[in-house]
Amino acid sequence: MDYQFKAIEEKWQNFWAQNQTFKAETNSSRPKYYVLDMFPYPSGAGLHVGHPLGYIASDIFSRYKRLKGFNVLHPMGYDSFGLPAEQYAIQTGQHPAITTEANIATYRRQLDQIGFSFDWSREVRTSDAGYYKWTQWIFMKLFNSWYNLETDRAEDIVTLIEKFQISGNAEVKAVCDEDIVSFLPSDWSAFNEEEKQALLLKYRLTYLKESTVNWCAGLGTVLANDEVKDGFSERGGFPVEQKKMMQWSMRISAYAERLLQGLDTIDWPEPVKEMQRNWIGKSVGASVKFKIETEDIKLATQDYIEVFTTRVDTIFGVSFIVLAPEHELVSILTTEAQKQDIENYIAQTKKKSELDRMADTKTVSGAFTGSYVINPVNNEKVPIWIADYVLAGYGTGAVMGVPSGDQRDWLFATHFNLPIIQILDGQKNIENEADATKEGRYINSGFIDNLGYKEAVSYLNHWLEREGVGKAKVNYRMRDAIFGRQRYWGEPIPVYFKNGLPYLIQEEELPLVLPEIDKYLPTESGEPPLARAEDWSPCHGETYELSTMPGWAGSSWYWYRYMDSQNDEAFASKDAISYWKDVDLYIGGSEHATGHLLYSRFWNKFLKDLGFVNEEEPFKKLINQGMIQGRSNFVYRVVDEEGRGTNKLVSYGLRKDYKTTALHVDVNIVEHEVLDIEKFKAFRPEFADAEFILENGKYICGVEVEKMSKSKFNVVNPDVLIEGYGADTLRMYEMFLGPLEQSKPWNTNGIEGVFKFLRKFWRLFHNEEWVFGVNDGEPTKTELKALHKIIKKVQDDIERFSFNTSVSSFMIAVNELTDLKCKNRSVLTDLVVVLSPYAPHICEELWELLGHTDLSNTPYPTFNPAYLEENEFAYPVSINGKMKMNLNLSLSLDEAAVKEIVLSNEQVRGYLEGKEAKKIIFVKGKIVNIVI
RNA sequence: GCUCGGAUGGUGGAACUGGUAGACACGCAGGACUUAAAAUCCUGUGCCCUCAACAGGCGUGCGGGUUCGAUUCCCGCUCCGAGUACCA
Repeated sequence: MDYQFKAIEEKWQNFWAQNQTFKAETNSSRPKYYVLDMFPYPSGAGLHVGHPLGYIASDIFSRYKRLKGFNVLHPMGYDSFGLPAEQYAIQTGQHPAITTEANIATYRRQLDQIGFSFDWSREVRTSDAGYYKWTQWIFMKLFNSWYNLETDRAEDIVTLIEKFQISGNAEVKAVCDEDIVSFLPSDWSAFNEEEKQALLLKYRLTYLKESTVNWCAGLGTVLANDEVKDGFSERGGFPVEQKKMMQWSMRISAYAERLLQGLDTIDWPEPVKEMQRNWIGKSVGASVKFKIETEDIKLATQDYIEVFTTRVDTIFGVSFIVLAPEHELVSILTTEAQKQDIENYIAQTKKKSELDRMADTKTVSGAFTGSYVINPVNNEKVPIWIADYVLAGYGTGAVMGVPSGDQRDWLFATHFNLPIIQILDGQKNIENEADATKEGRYINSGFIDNLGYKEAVSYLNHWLEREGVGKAKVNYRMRDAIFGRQRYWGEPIPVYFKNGLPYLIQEEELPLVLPEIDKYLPTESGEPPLARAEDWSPCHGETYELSTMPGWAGSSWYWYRYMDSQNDEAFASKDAISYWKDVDLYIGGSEHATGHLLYSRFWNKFLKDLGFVNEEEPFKKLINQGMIQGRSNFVYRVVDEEGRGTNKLVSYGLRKDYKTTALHVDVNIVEHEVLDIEKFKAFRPEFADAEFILENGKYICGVEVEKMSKSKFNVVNPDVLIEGYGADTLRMYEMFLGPLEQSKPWNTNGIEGVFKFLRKFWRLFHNEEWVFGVNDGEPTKTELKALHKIIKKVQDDIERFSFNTSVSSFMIAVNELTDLKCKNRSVLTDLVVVLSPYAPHICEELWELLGHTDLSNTPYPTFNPAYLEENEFAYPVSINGKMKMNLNLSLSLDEAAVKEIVLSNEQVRGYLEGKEAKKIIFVKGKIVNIVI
């Protein structure tokens, strides 16, 4: 029979499902290998052709590893909490669980028909109570933990309480809130329960804090920094503003250094590591306290301004101090005379949106408070200004202005006529711009005069510390992550409030199930949707936390759940965790670089600190598959003088002769840029009797690369391709498109080539009448050579994730064997195994026809280099590096022999034109190059 | 602005450690089969000169360098894409 892909694919998909072929057993004697895909959010649109790209690659890899004798864990699930289902619920009133369930069914159908080797028995869904029970459980562990800087790990909160009881908090080195007041052990025991709880909250790894958040009114919720892009929400594109709110936060900053260091131990793409490094934003410098001059100002909390600087060596060049307009000391520091100025400036800043403030980096602005500080190193009086180029959220919200060494400070000083003090003899041209050099010796710099950069920094750090006015300090840009959303469709936070303080519910009460509500909107009083739930209260009239967890909660640990997804005693058994350990290969999009991948590393490190898991890093190797962009097609509608559309459409090549507007046309009715006019008329009935101006009898469409989306009519659905060509063709074609990690526009042109290849492969096993038949007997040398070439090539390619090149090589192998009229059983049997990770259905069918079973666990053929050995090689002979001719020579010849043969060769002599060869380069098996 | 990618025929791409640039596929052109079309098969296909062949010249974004030899290494630049953005 001809290649009947539809019947074959259905048959083997059913077979795999019934036999649970890909069910992974924990504790096998075979070595483990864990291949993970970033699990999808099941959107209503279903999969388009870009989504499976990474899944296909990981599936090929998994199937290959299985053939290579590994016990492979390759699971799939759904990140099923999320905004779209809830937005849909708001519009239609349909419960998001129902929408989600329906969407998952679509995803599952689409995934199944591509023939993935997922172990579906381990499927997880983050919105299942059986799953989010453990998300909530991890939250409780975080609540009950603090970060001990002495042991450099998270510990149970009881060890902190012990320290408080023994020695108060003076000796405690912890990552905690900044507004900690020190207390003695006696104070601690005197505190009442609520005072104790309020204090502990400042140390917990998840904590409530009044903080400035990204409030998105359009979505009715706060967003994490990584969910905001250029001042707009990543989902939906609504404007985002800064707002103060009481919010749950995760103390990820405690792990900043470990998150940074860990990057050096994992095999990830450099850009992703770089993004994480930037996000963490480590800077090494010093904090310095500048004492405030307190003549006519009453100071409430402190008498100094603390700044952070990475150039403490420039401290003698300070000619002003700048505070962020939001800095808490601004109102106190402002003198009566300057009050109007400062208030105007703050009002003006507030009017500017975050976006304007970021966009406008050229204009210098600021205002003088009227107050001064004393520079600790030289007792100079320095004016205090405010300016919006200083950010409240970074460092201390205050900087020291050194105009000679920092361009922004230079601009500020020039604009406001403040002194510019040279501090290094190496600084040049500081009348015109700042010079940030570290070269040379210090001048005008008191006790560090004549020192070099390194000595100066170390001297100053010691000096500041000794004087009690500063110290060396490392600062991180990364802020703690906001962990609450004022939305319905997420994990309830397992917390209730008593007298305004948060308490955990009992572990036995988990999961805290999402209650039913009547509408998915905030209440009239502006409370989150959960406030609508009736009778939803733990006891005695207390109320549960009403916000839910953010989208990244469920995905920050899901790879552990796959290890033991049915366990209801633990998120995964000790046994399963110590067997599967970590993810060996993780494939997904780079858009998760600073969100999911950072949070996951954070939770993983936390779980390790508490002894629940074993590895410091969860994902050993990461690969980013490139984005598949859409490739839009256009028709060109002729417009009249007034710009109105006419009923004429002109082909791409002729459009210059007319005034036209481009209209998107469904890419599914265009083939090789030629429009199917009949289908077009059905697609756009208003053009049913339009006039088509053709070129060479065809209507040619224009092309542009854009995002793949419904509105651009450029979505290609894998279902359509599977219908026409089958899953094996789709799998191979997606790989054939180009390197996995490269972004590229989808283009269905060319899929025929892969389909033809599979037919040709099928034909190798069949005669002219499509009757299956192979020959027994010894394979020939050339057959073995073709076979072993592909055995080696595919194994090399897969190990370095170069899937596109293997597809070409398969084509070459099949072309060669076809030319050889190879029907040899042993050669073809091995070939089936080698191809099976890429095209599993057709290979299973042929495997069965060859009389075998259990292809998925057959050993990968062993490569034998002996079959590739050549005794002759067609040496390229070049003259001065330019290739002229090939010369067939035995590979056993040594350099001297080859030179002699080459020089005496008639044709070579012709090229030499009688000239003397100055030098002959000979690389065995590679090249002969004659220099004249 | 800074950081990281990338640029090879009409198209997707290959060339893995400096050694025959353009594999493989699409498209296109021509041919076979057919009443015809589809399917299939065969041949050609980087550009220029040439009727064609032979031979030759040019050719991996641009300019230079290292080397017997550079798509590959180094320096400078252009363009495209991604990330980030007053981070003190």
